[in-house]
Amino acid sequence: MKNKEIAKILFELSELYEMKNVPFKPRALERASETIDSLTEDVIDIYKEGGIKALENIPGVGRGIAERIEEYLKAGRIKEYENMKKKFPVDIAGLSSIEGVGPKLINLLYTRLKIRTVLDLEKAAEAGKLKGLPRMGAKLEAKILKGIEFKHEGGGRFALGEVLPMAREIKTRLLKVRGVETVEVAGSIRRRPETIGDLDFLAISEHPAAAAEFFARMPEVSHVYGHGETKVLVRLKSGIDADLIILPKKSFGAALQYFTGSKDHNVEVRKLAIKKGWSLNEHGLTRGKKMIASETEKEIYEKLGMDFIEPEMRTNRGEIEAALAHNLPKLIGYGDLRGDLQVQTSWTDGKNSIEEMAREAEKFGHEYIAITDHTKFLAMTGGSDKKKLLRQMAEIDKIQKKFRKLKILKGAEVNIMRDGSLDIDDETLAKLDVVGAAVHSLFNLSQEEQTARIIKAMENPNVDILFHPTGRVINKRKPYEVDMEAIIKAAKRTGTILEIDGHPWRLDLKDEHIRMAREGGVKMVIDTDAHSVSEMSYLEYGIAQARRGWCEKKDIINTLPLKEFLKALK
DNA sequence: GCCGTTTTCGGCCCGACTGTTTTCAGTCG
Repeated sequence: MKNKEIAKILFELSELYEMKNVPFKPRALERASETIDSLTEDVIDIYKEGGIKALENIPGVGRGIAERIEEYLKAGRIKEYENMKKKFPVDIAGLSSIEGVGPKLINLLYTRLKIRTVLDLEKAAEAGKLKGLPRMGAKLEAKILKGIEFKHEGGGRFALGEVLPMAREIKTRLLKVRGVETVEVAGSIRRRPETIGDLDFLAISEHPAAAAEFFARMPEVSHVYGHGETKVLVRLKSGIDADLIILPKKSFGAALQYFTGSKDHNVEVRKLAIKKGWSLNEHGLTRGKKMIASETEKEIYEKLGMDFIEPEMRTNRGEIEAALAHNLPKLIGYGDLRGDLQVQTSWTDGKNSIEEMAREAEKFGHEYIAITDHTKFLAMTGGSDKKKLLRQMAEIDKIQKKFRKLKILKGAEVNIMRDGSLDIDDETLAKLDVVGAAVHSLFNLSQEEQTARIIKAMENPNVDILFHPTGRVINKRKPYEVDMEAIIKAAKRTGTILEIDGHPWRLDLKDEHIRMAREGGVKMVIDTDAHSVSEMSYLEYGIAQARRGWCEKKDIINTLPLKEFLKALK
């Protein structure tokens, strides 16, 4: 799949033209880059099937960009890009991923200080060299250092959504190798945390050597650290490390338990074994030389007096006590949702039309989908004003006629202004089925002011849902200062639903806040924040997040049938 | 460079914030 490579080149081209103050062209390139990045179909296949004409059918791709893509697919490079990079050999994508660093600054940094990489930039900032540049002061220098630090804090960790599809793909291929009976992706990924450090594959096989050989020679491997009979350690080209461990069937459960963790959880479980005079390790639960349980995780937990603990709960935050007392919550299931409630379309910054999003929702078996495009404050997305919203409502009525089962709900993602008012009037909001409100500006207000502003919006009788309540973007932007306890109380008092945004870069609310909300008797929804059909699969990450927050089906109102769901809103 | 219910050329990219300045450039959503 070349999509990501092409998207990156188009993005860098866009930045290069931006540096030269070329008008309009950068935005066109950027837009094409985003579209190709989010495409589900492989650009190679599109080109093979329909040639350059088919490429031009991709939204945002016209003659010019289609020709560039063709050149890349045929020759493996784009001349224009190569030439520009020769004159400007800089890691543009890396540098611009730092908050506060854009094309103009990248240009300045290279021309004045020969800075090419994030590392160069870090050194220069630490040495205080940036301050001397035009329009640069101590504060900006500090901001850049903080931006780099925050990027590092991710510490080479990958977002769950980046890694899980790849892990599943490798699993599928491993399962086809001769002798392989079972494969599980263990390690932290099985607990579905927000970010992943590395991957652990466990396999049962009659021919361990064949599986090991296959794993070490996968095309995505960039380096083999170690390659033994039953254990292979590699680094993948994407930068993540991956292990394969091949086991006999009889100890698979014990290994799965051991490698799933978390460490804290396992320490507590092992203590329980020790208390009984037993011992637990990756090979099994034993009393002296006698094996008590090892083939399945369930047996191991049962022998220790516990109910089975779902992987998402294994963090040693009360789940062991609850399992011993047999009162673990019955977690919401991955198939329990009946609708998606935050979806953007081509009416604003989404990539697909209302009808396309609705068709995709149908494929997922949803009963309803809410169209929640941005409103006017977000001018760059083409956010709707009252008139545009009314037009969209009429359009939804028209499109609805094409769907028999799926209900398309009229909604919006309205902006919370500084004073807590909204950027769409109440009379118009009252006409919508679902109103989500969200903060998109003034991220650094004091906690007091930020919280007050949000609560004011929640008090609006038309606001059904508070979208992405903390505003964080994983590895990129910290949450804004907000008193979550106060928000939860306000949600309870005003009947406002809190969102669990399943977008892999947001996952907002966080697990601990979800637990707080649940304990506070506040209802939540899980949705995708999808900006394209391919992103509608993100529901899974939202559900994982809810499960890590101990949610049951009853805590999440979009598990309800349409009528009851609507009743649960304000 | 893209696009078309203002349609094949002429619009598109707005508004707010920050940090630097003394009127504004750069970045972000």
